[in-house]
Amino acid sequence: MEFKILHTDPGSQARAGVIRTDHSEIRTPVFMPVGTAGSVKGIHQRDLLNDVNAPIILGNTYHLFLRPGLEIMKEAGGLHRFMNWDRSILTDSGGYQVFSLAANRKLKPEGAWFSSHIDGSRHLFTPESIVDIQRIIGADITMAFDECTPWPCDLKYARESLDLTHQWLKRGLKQFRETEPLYGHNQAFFPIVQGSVFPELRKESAHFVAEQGAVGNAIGGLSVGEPAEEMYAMVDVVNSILPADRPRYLMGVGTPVNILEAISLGVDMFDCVMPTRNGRNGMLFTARGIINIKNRKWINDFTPVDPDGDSFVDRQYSRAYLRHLIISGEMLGAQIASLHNLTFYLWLVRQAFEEISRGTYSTWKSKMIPALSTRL
RNA sequence: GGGGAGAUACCAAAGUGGCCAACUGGGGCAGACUGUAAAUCUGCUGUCGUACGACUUCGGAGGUUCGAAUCCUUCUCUCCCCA
Repeated sequence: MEFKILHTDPGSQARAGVIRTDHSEIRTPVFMPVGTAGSVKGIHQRDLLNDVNAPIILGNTYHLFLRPGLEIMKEAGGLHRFMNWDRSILTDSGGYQVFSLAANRKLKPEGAWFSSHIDGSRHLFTPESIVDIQRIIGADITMAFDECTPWPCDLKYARESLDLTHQWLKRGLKQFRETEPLYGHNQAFFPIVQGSVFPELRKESAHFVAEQGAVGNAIGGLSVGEPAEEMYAMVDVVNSILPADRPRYLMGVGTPVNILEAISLGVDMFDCVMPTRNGRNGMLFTARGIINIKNRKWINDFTPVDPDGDSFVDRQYSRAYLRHLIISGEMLGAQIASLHNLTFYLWLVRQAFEEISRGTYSTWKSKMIPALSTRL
């Protein structure tokens, strides 16, 4: 994996760059659609390629490990071939499941014991096994196994959790260096900064992570319920320490506004379930604001879903029709909303790339933010 | 013509003397959702009021009772079975 910064914004820490993996060229800032179980929910690969035009998507180690399992993944020749996706893939390590499935796991120094949410079976994930699994999945970018701390979280818990995450990082990195890719393309390994909302812990973690010399670095444990201002403050602290010549990935973020703010703070990569999940639940993100398509006021609005949108569904269907589909539980509604939202998110980061390249990012951002948060 | 069952809020459907402004679904209205156990979850849904509460409700009318959606009388309507 290579990363090159092409432009920096004079008014902020924003950068426009390009990541090259063996599968694709990824202009940054980038938004990576989440495809947890080997599928970006509701979006087939052709639309992902054409309308969304995503250069990279996510998969999830925990979910793919449980189903279809490693034997099938190996037999398929890795996730790219399994799902017929020729562009890049990043796999999350399962660190988020340490947080979201907290009731089903037990943390130990050696790793995390999990009860499968599918059949209750017990599994031990270690920093080493998570590397091995991601070798089998074959993602272009693999992630360290961490603990995503909950919020709120007291200092003592955050301190101990951070130490665990750092120990796991060293072990994961060692395993990564001692193993090889299985399918002929290169793989990268990103460490993850933790430290909850404590600036001192975040600084310490950022230094620790920076010392590992990875080709890219991630910031985790944010957007778990804390106020946005605290998240920005943490990102700012961390980015002042993480190497500027490596991509920075803010995990799990976020709203369109969160993304533009974090780009200003020097973040290059994002992922979030919001465009797909909220889309399925009737929320549409547009350049003019947020639409809750389930609201009665759209019942007879026969204008296009999003007249400014890049996706074919934006002009193909009316708001009234989309509302009808979502209200009726028709799966086409979820598909249209997801495709619209993802296309919008990718448009947003591509536009950010253009504005940074032109040196106009900050003015563009201040113009966009009020519009993006408007409730239509 | 004879026999039987039933009428409860937008719909369906509990409730058979006080804990009932009335269970529960659905529908409707609104909200939530941030490295996906989510095509999920939450709230409200007689009227007025922020709320305490007040007022009007369980087919119609009348009655019994301290008290009725619940018991009695009667009327209206619906459904089923036999002719």
